[in-house]
Amino acid sequence: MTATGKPDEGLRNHLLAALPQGEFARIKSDLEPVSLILGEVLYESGDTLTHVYFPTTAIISLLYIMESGATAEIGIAGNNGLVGIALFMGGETTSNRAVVQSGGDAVRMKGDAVKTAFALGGVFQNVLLRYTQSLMTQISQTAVCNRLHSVEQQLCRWLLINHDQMQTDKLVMTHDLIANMLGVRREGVSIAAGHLQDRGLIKYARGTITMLDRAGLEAAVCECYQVVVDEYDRLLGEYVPRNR
Amino acid sequence: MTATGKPDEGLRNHLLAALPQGEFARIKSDLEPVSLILGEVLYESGDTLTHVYFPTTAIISLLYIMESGATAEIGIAGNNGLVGIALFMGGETTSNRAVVQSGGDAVRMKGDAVKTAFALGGVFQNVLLRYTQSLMTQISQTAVCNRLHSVEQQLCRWLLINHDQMQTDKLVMTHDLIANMLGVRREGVSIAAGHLQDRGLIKYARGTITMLDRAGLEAAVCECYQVVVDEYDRLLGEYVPRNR
DNA sequence: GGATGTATGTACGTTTCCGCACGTACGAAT
DNA sequence: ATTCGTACGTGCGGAAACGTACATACATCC
Repeated sequence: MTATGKPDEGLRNHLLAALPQGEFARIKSDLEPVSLILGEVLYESGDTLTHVYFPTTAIISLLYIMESGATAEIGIAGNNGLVGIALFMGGETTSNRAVVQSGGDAVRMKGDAVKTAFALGGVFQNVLLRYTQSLMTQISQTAVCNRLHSVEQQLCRWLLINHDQMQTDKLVMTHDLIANMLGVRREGVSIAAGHLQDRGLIKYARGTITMLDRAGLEAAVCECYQVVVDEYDRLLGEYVPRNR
Repeated sequence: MTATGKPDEGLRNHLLAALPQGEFARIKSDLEPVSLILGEVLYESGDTLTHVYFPTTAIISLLYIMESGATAEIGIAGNNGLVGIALFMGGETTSNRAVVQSGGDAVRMKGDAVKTAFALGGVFQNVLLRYTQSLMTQISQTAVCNRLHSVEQQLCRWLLINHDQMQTDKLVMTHDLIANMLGVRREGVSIAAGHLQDRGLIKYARGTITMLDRAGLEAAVCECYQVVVDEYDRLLGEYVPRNR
């Protein structure tokens, strides 16, 4: 992670952009722009958190790691989210690993500053809590989707959720990594991705996946995707631009 | 639901009991004891919440309902929890169904009163937020467990989590209802329960399940159970009595 | 240009769970 | 006592995904 100098970089994060001028001005000096590189671990399960991260172009994945070493993604945060909920929820530490899934920029804010600003109430507190609730929906939906839907449907959901955070249609990601996120075998991802490619929805080659037909993906996905998007819009739509 | 007259009934809920005297005195008049009967729906997905419920002897299940009608439990709240997080998180409505899984008592608190007390900060806000975080762990673990573990392990987990909220070893619950909670077939539950019975861990007959060997169940369960218990204790252990 | 590492394709047997169907057995009500 | 509803047992075929193993193909580095 390296510091970047851009001022107001934070405004590219939808949650920060939602703050009234006065509130943003109050915390502005606490925001530190950083660049995050692919694969970087922001914090490990059990770590005491030092910062809350507001991604701007980066995408962060929240992974759960089993004792066996198996992993499963429970949530994802891009420019419409944040990472480090435990800081203002009171737990200080987390039981997840936060890993950079797509390199890019973010701004971060020291834990003490977050707690101070949170305690003032206002829109800042409101937005953080609403985002937390939307994350709970995302996690719940992951639980349900894991139980009831096929790998192919889940792959669609995962691709769409990621695409929503991306500025491009090209995703740098191997089948193996996706398998770790979804908690399935690499082969299962390859087969499912092959089907989607046969149908012309995506195209992929050696570590990059290109979205070709977003509408087609939306038609192939299970209900879980839309539920999460709608709930985010319901909770935060008055503050942030709606998802595509 | 019927009103019950007991004063201080609320103190039998661990979260309320955690409040300092002053804070409890402030909200005491807002607490309304109620009796909840098995199967009662406290709120449906999409409903605007009117109250937060603090169970004392009742157990509430948070169910997710798919478009297909399939259900899956994402969380459970007994005397160490509460139901109605969306009220203080800002969402007002929820995407779950809250249904009474084990009849008993609770106290409830009007939404406005909850919001007022929450806005004051203090231990009340802290406890509610920490509980929310522990619920997120519970939901995450459910997601992971759904993905990676067998029905039998999940049944063990479900039985232990419930047992922790119960005052007795006898659980009134059919295999069919458990199947709805776990999001699996009834037959799958019957077979798994049969195995546990063969091993002398439980005994069941026509709608009641008796825990015979709790230590044995703990030995048979996957890691997911203990993770949830430990995280609850870590987050709230300074406030409430530890789980057994 | 050859070697090496990584990404993806393919295949096979096995396990787990599903959907469906039907049988059995308990318990309460008439 | 019979009936009937509900709870649980069991069996069968099939789908999905798993574990494992190995083949192929691109990409980069000497």
